[in-house]
Amino acid sequence: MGTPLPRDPIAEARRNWERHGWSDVAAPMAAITAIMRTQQILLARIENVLKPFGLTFARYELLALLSFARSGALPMNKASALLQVHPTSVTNAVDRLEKAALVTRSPHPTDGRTTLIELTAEGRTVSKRATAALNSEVFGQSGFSEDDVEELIRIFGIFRRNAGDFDDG
Amino acid sequence: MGTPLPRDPIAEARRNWERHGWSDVAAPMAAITAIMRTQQILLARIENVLKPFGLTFARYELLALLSFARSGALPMNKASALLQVHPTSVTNAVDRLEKAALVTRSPHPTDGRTTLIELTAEGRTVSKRATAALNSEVFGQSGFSEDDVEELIRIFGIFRRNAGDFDDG
DNA sequence: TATTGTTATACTCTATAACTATA
DNA sequence: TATAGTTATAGAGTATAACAATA
Repeated sequence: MGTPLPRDPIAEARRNWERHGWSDVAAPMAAITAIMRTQQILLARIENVLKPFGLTFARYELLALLSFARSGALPMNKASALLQVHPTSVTNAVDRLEKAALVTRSPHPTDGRTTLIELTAEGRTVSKRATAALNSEVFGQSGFSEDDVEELIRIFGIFRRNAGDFDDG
Repeated sequence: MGTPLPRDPIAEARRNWERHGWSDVAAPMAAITAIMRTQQILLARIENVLKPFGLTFARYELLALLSFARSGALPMNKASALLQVHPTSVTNAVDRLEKAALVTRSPHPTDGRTTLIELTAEGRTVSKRATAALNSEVFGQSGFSEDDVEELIRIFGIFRRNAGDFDDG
């Protein structure tokens, strides 16, 4: 968004916090602000790569999830739980993916309440291509060193478990 | 969003990537996915704390930025640059903050093109209270160890500089 | 009675393009 | 001609509540 700033704005915010009597929380404030900004940068890169495929990140995640299911199909509520998003978000994403003919809805064989989402052939192809693009253009040049990548996985693994995302250790 | 999963879904995604021939980028993929998820959790906590103040995170950030300006006022484009958001996003945020009587717009004394955003007395009060609430309820219990906080600041500092956010080192 | 999913509605933030006014 | 800001418009994700169908 425009030209680089002469100073790191988050480092400055940290100094502001310290200067105003919030020294005890200035560091975590800076860390959390940095997470927000980093996420924004990464999301922009990801969406940029996905745009040619007609996908957003939310829809890509659903597609990728389906592509790893043995049968290529998942119940709506399973997808909602695994992606950790609201059921209405899944409904929304499936609506759009279905319009794009990348997934189809089908009734569950035994439970009449649940709807299965299934990858179409084209959906599987698009998923593979989008994954290849993301891997080479984003994940393959993340800008994090190998050691730092493992640090991030460790730190956020602890955080997410403490936040109640999952149970195992 | 529902009950904890029995397994870490990001660790599982990493294994899926490795199993499908993407071993070389499985780790950064997992790290980036963890960043996305962590940001989501933190943003939800922040918005939850800010809701009683009638603020969103975007509006809070603008308020906090103004509260640290010596004069309590900033040009729109300066705010846009420092917050690293689109000018229309600033217009939008200022519109709402102005309706809430937390900021006012005033003409720049010498440059007729630019608009100054200024904190009202109430805006300053709300900013202080919201900051206190965030500090005690979010930043003060971030769930990251002190060492990990410094690690995050370091890692994301490098990342953001490489991404072109700022110039200094 | 509880669960699954959809619909309607509403509210974010974000971005592009077109436009006005000023430098 | 370039910059600052607004407006209109559009699209995204997310969430709550009400509802239908099924278990």
